[in-house]
Amino acid sequence: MTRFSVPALLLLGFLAVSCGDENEATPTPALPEHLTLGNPSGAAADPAQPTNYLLLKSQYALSYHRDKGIPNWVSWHLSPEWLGTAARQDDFRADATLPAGWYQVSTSSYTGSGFDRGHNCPSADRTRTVADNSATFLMTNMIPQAPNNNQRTWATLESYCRTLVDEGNELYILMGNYGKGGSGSNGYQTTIDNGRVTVPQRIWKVIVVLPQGSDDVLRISSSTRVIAVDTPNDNAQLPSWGSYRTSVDAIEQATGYDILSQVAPAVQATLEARVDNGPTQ
DNA sequence: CTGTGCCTC
DNA sequence: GAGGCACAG
Repeated sequence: MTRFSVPALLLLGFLAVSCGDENEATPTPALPEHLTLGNPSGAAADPAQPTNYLLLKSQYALSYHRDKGIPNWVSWHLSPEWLGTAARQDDFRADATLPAGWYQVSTSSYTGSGFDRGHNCPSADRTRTVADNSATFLMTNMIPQAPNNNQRTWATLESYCRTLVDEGNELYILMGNYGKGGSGSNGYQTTIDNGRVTVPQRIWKVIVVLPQGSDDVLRISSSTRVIAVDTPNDNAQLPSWGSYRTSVDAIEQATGYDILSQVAPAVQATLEARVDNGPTQ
């Protein structure tokens, strides 16, 4: 499975803006906060890897696919510290931090397409400061998402995540997509913006639920709740998110990624084979 | 940037 | 009704 080198890890550690300082004596370099579970595709901040380009922001981390115009996956930590009172900024805009010469998807790239500018890291997960909320509106955090999938199925799952935080948990969340072609409000399309933005076929999420304060990934055990969901990018009236639960193994098989790679192998095997059957609200 | 609409809870 | 997701002009 994909792994990244120790020098790369060190580099990532130094680049991480919001990464809390650990003990300097820690033998293994700490991953950035939002990559605590690992780097599923071995993304690197190297313009020579345009289809798996690592973008580290203080609010979230992602692997960007230049030729699809969307992220492969986005990863972030959701804890009470990230939740505050900042208003939704709604300032959708191009991400100017992409390497020079790359096409920058803009808010108008989606206009009239029949697909929502669907957040990966949700606006409502980043309300600590105005800057944090605004960062979620960068177009590198968006995928063309069928409105009913985004505003119903997905919104409900996102809301449930924040409920889990309100109940005393903190979460590590990974959201991604695969395949090509979905049905928005204008019907089936494989791309929008003159082919510069790919419409994904499936949208998935993996959520690791930990009691607050146990943010050491080593404390993930075989009894840790892991919620894995895989939904079609379809505008039909979908059932609630609970009926789309699947295993991490199934998502790995569909994507080729190595998810939860920072978790101890034996624990990883147990957690990844399980399908969550816990509460859904 | 403002106004509007739909959905879930 | 409040909060969350958007859209159009």
